[in-house]
Amino acid sequence: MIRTHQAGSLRAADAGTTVTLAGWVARRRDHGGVTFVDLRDASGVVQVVLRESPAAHALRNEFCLLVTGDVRHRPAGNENPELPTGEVEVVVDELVVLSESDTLPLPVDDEQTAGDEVRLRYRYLDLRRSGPAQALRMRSAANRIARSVLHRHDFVEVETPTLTRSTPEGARDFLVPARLQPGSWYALPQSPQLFKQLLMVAGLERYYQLARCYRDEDFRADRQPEFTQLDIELSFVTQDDVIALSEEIIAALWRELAGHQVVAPVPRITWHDAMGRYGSDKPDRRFGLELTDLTDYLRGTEFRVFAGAIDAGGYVGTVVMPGGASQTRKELDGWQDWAKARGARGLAYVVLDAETGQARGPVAKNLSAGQLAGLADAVGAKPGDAVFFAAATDRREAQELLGAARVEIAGRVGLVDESAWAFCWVTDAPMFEPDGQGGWTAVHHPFTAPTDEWADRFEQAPGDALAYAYDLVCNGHEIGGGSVRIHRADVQRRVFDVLGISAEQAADKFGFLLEAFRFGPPPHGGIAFGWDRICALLTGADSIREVIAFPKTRGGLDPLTGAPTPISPEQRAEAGVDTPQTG
RNA sequence: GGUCCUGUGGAGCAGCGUGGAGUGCUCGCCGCCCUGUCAAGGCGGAGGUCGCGGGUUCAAAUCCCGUCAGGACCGCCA
Repeated sequence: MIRTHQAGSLRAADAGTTVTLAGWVARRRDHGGVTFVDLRDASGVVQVVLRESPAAHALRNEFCLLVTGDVRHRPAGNENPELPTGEVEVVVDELVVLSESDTLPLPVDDEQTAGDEVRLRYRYLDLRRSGPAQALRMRSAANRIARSVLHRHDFVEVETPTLTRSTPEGARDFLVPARLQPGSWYALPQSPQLFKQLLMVAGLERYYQLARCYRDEDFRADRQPEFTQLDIELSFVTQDDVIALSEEIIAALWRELAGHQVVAPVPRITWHDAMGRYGSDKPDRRFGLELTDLTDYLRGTEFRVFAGAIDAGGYVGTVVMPGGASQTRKELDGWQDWAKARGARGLAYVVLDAETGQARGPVAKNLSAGQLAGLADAVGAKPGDAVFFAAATDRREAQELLGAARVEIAGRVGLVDESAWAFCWVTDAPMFEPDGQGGWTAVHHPFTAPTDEWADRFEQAPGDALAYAYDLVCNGHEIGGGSVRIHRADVQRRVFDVLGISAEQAADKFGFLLEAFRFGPPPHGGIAFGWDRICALLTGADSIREVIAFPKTRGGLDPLTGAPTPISPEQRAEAGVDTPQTG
């Protein structure tokens, strides 16, 4: 090393020693005869003092320096309690400018921040700031903690291919042309799902991987085209074994990185309860505000919007907005626009007068006196509250609208405790959901095992059948999901039948997995954690971009490298992109 | 694919509603001064295709249309 110490490590006890430091000019304060430079390296910042030094005046922000000098106590009264190194300073004897810096395109400054595009374009400068740098270090620590838990349990870390064939996740694949097989293409894996199941057949028993996954879909704040899962699979286990291991990992992460004790066991709620109480399969349980099912209460109503839904076997429910009666007409109308932006027809409401508790609003006059009289008690509302209604033939559609309203209300009313960590498992998810064309599609993936109660009869009522599938939810974010897998050929065959997948199609798409399952496959199950989101939660970041070293923009571009780029005609020909499909 | 927000010297913003000279703020940059600062300070200075294209108008950063880029949400994504 060309230095002897780390800048941020110097303390009063180091006074009197001669040190050599290397780092960047974070800030300079030039007083003419004396110049102070805050020298920053990865460990932090220390003040260095240059006296009567012509070279000092030429220093600029982010010059890279090598300095040698004596550590000494700062003069009495000049200590800086804001800095860990604030008791000392380094009086420079020798200054070497290792490299200079152009005028910076963005401020390398913890106090100021730039726009996303500039930050990503110059990500290497953005990462010199303590916040972004800290996020990457936190992620590294998270990786280490998870690995240490898993290795304690004898897990084997295995790398699986990234050039592979399409996996059954259902998203669009990223494709890579195969030069040696013109006209054929690799797919980048959407997850290592099939490989980890093959590793169970291989007898590894306990596998994990911090796996890069690729899905060619539109972005969100919590979505990137390439993202990372902590992928885990175990043989000879039940759902409870996977959950217990997961809780051990999560508890270790939150204990070490957030100073938070995750109370085990983490509460479990069934998928149907989650939908009924929270209108979401990833409920934010930092606040209450549960939904009320009013389908039976309102049965026989004359109000056609509700009666239509109820008579068709649908659902009418409510969510209460505490204090919502004080909203202006404009604000209440705003909820209609909010609902319409979500694809709903609207969001009916009743406000309860703050003084009298009397129900008012457009819907109120459509309900009977008796229904209005008991409404507040039925939904748990008080005078001064607003009650929002959603009605639909499709129960889930109405529940999801109310669930979204619930989250929106909590935000507006200030019910969310930002310092809370509310974990829960959502279990017993449905195996299938309608595919919109009269058939069924797998809610999880087609290898998810039915629960014991449904194992013999899931095809009799596919819409009601439940699976050994479980999602781990934290503060309304799904941070992990997994399932027990099917290991019996006959069960797998019956699932494919429900999904309308013929033997030929199955053989074509994942025949290699089915073939493997002919050779004594062990019962197995696993889970995959959304590693980017978990790291974002642990660092308090709003977007997973903050915990990815070189993220892409919403348009899938990397402003730093300029990727993706056009290819030359030569590359095009060589890659065989235009070779027609043969065979 | 849809809805919405944003785009103004190197960075972050204001200006736009109600059109009237590229107007303003903070930081940075350049020069000079300055020996105890720590977001140092003082004086002076440079730096602009108001994202791009078109339209309306005597006149457009400002109004209209289109387009590009960034972001949030819906669809989509197990």
